[in-house]
Amino acid sequence: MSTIYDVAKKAGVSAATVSRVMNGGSVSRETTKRVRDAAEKLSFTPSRAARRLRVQSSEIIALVIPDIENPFFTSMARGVEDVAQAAGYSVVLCNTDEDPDKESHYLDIALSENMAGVILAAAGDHSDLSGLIAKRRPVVAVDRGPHGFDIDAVTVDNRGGGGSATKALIKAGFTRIACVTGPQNVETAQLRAEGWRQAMVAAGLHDGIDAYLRHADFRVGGGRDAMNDLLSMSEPPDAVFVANNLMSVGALQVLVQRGLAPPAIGLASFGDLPFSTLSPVGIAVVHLPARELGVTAANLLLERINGDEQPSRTIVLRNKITERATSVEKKH
Amino acid sequence: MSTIYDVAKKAGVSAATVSRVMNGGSVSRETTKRVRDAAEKLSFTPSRAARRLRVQSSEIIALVIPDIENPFFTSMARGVEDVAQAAGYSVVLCNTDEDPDKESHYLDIALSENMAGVILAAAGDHSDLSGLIAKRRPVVAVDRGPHGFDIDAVTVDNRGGGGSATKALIKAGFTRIACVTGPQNVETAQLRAEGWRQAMVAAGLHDGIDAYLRHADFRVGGGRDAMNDLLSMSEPPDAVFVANNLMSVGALQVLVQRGLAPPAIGLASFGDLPFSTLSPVGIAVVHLPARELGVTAANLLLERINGDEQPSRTIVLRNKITERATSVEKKH
DNA sequence: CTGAAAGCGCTAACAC
DNA sequence: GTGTTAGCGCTTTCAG
Repeated sequence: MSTIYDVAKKAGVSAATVSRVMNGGSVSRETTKRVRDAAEKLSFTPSRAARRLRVQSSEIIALVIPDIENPFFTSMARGVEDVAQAAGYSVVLCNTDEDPDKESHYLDIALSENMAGVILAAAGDHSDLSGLIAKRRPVVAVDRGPHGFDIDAVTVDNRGGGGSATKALIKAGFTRIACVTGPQNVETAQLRAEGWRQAMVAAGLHDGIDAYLRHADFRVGGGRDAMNDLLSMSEPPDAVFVANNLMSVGALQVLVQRGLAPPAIGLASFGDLPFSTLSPVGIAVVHLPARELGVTAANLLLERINGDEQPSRTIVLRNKITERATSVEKKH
Repeated sequence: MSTIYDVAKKAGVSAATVSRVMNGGSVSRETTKRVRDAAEKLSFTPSRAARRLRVQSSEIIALVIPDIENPFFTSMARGVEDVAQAAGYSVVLCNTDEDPDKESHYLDIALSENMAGVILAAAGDHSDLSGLIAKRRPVVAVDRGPHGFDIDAVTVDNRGGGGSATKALIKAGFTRIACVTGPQNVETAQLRAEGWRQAMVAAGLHDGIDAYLRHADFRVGGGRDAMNDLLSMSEPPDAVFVANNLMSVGALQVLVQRGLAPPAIGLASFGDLPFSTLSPVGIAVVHLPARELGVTAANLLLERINGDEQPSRTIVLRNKITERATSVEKKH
C-alpha cells in the first residue's frame, strides 16, 4: 500500500500538494497531472482510516435496524441507500436483532468510528444516544420514534393504521376480531394495538376484548403461535388484525393449513405481505411506504450533516389501506 | 469526547498505561483500578478510528451482497453475523445492487478502512480483489465462486440442483419445460441453466429447447416478465424451472393471476419460496442452505484472519430437493 | 510494572 | 501555487 508520501516523492512535490490534488485544492494544471500520474502508477488509494482520524468524520452513515430478515426494513434500507449514494455517502447496515445490547454496541461503533450520522429504528425504548449527541453527530429515528431525545423522526400513523385495518374487518361483518401485535416494549406494537382497541370500542364490540389480544415477536413464528393459540380458544375469533407483515405471514400459514384461509376467517395486516403469491381475497392490507420512510430519513440526516440547525422535526408518512369491497366480505 | 490522555492525567499515569489497561497489558492491580475509575468518570470510549490507523486493522468484517432485498442473502447475512459476533467481530453489510461499480466502491472502502476481511457474493465475473490481496486481507467468496483469484469459496451445487429440479418436473410428466435463469454474466445463472439443459438432453426432450430459455434479473419483476413472455408463445411450456427464489415468486404471481397455478403448469424453483403461504402443490423446490453458507464462509474467514495459511479451499454445501410425489404430478 | 517517544497516513494552518 | 509543520488518538518498542 503506497502512501501519500510515496506519491509525493515520485511526483517531486510535497505531501500537502498531493492531498490538495486528491481533495480539490488549488494546484497548477501541470503539477496536478504529475501527481495524478504518480498516483496511478503506484495504484495509490488514500487511507480513509487516516483521513477519518484527521478530519474527525467520514462519509459513512450507519443504518441500524432490528431485523434484517424483514422485507419492510430491507426496503427501507434501499431507500436510505439510494439517497445516500447519490449524495456521495456510503451506508453500512447494522442488524440489532431487536436486542438493545447489540444496538448499543453498534451505536458505540458509529460514534467511535466517527461516522457521519446514524439512522435508527430502535430496538427498544431505552436507546442511549447521549454519546452521539454529545459529539454532535446527527441521529434520525425512523419507523419508531425517539424516546427521551430531541431528534428528527419519521414514522407512519400506527394508531390510525391499526384503526383503519380493524374498521375494514368490522365493515365486512366480522365481530370477534382478535389482535396480534408485537413486543410490549416496542412503541409501534403498542400504538397499532391501541388503534385496534379504539376501533372495537367505537363499534361497541369491546366485550371481553382483552382475551383476544396477543403479544408476539414481530416474526413469522410468533404470528403462527399466536394464531394457533387464538384458534384454540373456546370461542375463537372470526377475524384477526395482525400488526406486522411477518406475523401476518405466520397467521396466514396457519389458516391455510387448517383450511380456514380468508375469507373463512378475516385477516387485516399492518404492512404488505412480502412476496405474496395469493390473490388477497378476504385480506385487508395497510400499505406502508417503507422505501419512502428510508428516503425521507436519509434526506433529513443529510440536511443535519450539512449543518442544518433548525428545531427537530417529526414527519408522519401516510399509509393507505387496501380494502376491496369483495375482498374482505364475510362468508356466510 | 475524552481521549486516552484525559484519562491518563486524571488517573495520574501515562497514556501508555491507560492503553495497557484497556487492552489487557500487564498493569498492577491498583493502577488498573485508578484508570478504570477515571475512564468511567470521563465516560471514555477509545477511538476506534485512531486505533485502526495505528494497528492497521479493525474488528470489522464486510459482507458484500448483490441484493439486500433478497431473503436468500439476508438469511446468509444472519449466518455470517452470528458467527462473527460470537468471535467479537462486527459485520457491516454492503449492498451492491448487482452493480460491479458499486461493488468495487465497497471493496475499496473495506480496503482503505482497514477492515479485517471481506465475504463477497460477487456482482459479476470481474471483481477486482488485487488491492485486498496485496494488503493480505482475507476474502472469501460465497454463493458465487471467485474468478481469477485463488481464495476460499463456499457455494452450493448449482448445476446439480438445476438438474434435480428439472428431473422432478420430467418425472411428473411434463415435457415442454422452460427455464428462467439469471443474468448472462452471473455464474450461478449459467450453471443452473446448464443443469436444466443437461437434464432435458438426458431425457431426450431437447428439441428446440433454446426457445424455452429466458434470462432475467433474479428479481420478482424479471420472473413475472419472463413468465408472461413464455405464456405468450404459440406453443407455451407446460412447466418451468425458475433459477432463483425471487423470480419464482414472480412466475407464480403470473400463474395464479391467470388461473394457471400449479399443478396446471408445473413449477420447480431453485431456492425456497420466501414467506410462502400457499401449500406447495405442483411445486418442486431446491432448498438452499442459505444460513449455513454464511456460517461456513464466516468460519473460513475467521480462520484466515487468525493467520491460517493453508491452500485455498472450496466448500460445496448440499442442497436438498423437495418433490412430494403428489405435489408435482401433472394434471390431465 | 510504568513512562517517554515515535509514528500510523492524512489534512489544515501558516509561511513563502 | 506550493512546502513546512503540527497534530488527529492511539499503540508499541525501548528504557528504566
